[in-house]
Amino acid sequence: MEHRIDRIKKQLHAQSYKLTPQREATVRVLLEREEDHLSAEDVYLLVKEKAPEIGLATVYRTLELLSELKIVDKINFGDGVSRYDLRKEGAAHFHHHLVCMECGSVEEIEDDLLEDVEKIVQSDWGFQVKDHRLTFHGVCRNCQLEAAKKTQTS
Amino acid sequence: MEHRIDRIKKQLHAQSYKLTPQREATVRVLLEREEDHLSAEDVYLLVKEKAPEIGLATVYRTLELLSELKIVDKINFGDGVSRYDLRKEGAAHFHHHLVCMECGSVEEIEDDLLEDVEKIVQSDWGFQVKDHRLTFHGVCRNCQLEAAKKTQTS
DNA sequence: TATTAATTTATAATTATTTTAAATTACAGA
DNA sequence: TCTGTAATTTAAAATAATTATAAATTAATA
Repeated sequence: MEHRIDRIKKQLHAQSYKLTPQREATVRVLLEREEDHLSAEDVYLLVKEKAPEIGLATVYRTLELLSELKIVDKINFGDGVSRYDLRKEGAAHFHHHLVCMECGSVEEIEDDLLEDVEKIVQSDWGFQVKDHRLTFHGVCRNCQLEAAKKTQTS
Repeated sequence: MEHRIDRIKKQLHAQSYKLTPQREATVRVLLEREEDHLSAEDVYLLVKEKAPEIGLATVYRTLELLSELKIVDKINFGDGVSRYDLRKEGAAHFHHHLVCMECGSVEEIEDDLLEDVEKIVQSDWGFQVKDHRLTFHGVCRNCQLEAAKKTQTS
């Protein structure tokens, strides 16, 4: 954890940004909740526990900055809210998501899966791919089991 | 065109929704600008040319409704605006997008491309895929050519 | 430790979208 | 063709998400 904070500190300094306590607290929240997909508001509420004086606007600015530095990825699952997702260290590409239409859960897929597709896009469309966003909407394992149970009992 | 309007009318009636002039005007705009990725505001301005009395809220409601009926797909490219994209007739899945980070242009890909990936997601993650959203961010052919020109002259 | 550019705060403004209640209207059925 | 009714629109206000502003503060270099 401290190691990653340190690296982020260096990334900030490299572009003459400062690591303020507010920014550090925000990064810590993101590291602690790496599995989640927090909205700015979510992050704000969690950061407040560490740094009660922080303002929501600061959280927004920090998340925007971390986004520029490719430390977090901003994503939107179709509700009107942006969510912020920490990029895995050393990951070249953004990971994928499985959004359950029944229960709303979000699962992450680290595997690339798109290598072949990107090659086709490059060669057939002449489009130079820099990043991607891939989200599957469907029914997660749990909800499938639930549905199966209901069918049996009824 | 009239044929598609008729089909949409039937889809509405099947769920006891009405085809009001406002809805028809909205659908016509979407059909005429099928290649584009219009925001609600964009649609509103275009619909106003056909039906000047229409309100923005009505456009939002209509787009929401068409979304539910799977006539349009709602998508978000990362600016804070939802965009509405007419589903091709008979298309099982939502098409993909190539968003140019230089000029902001958006190109569409009709080809499925994800069949294999979806099979893997189903078998390895037990996730039942119903739909997807795939967007590539990168540099379009034009902007690559522009960049190449600049390198030559300088 | 002094300087200065970067940052935060607090507040207000903006933008996107949704809600509400009253007035209107599409359309199934007489 | 007319009518009743549920669905819809309008107009306006409310809400939610995000961004901008100016004054006060502060991190980090020299």
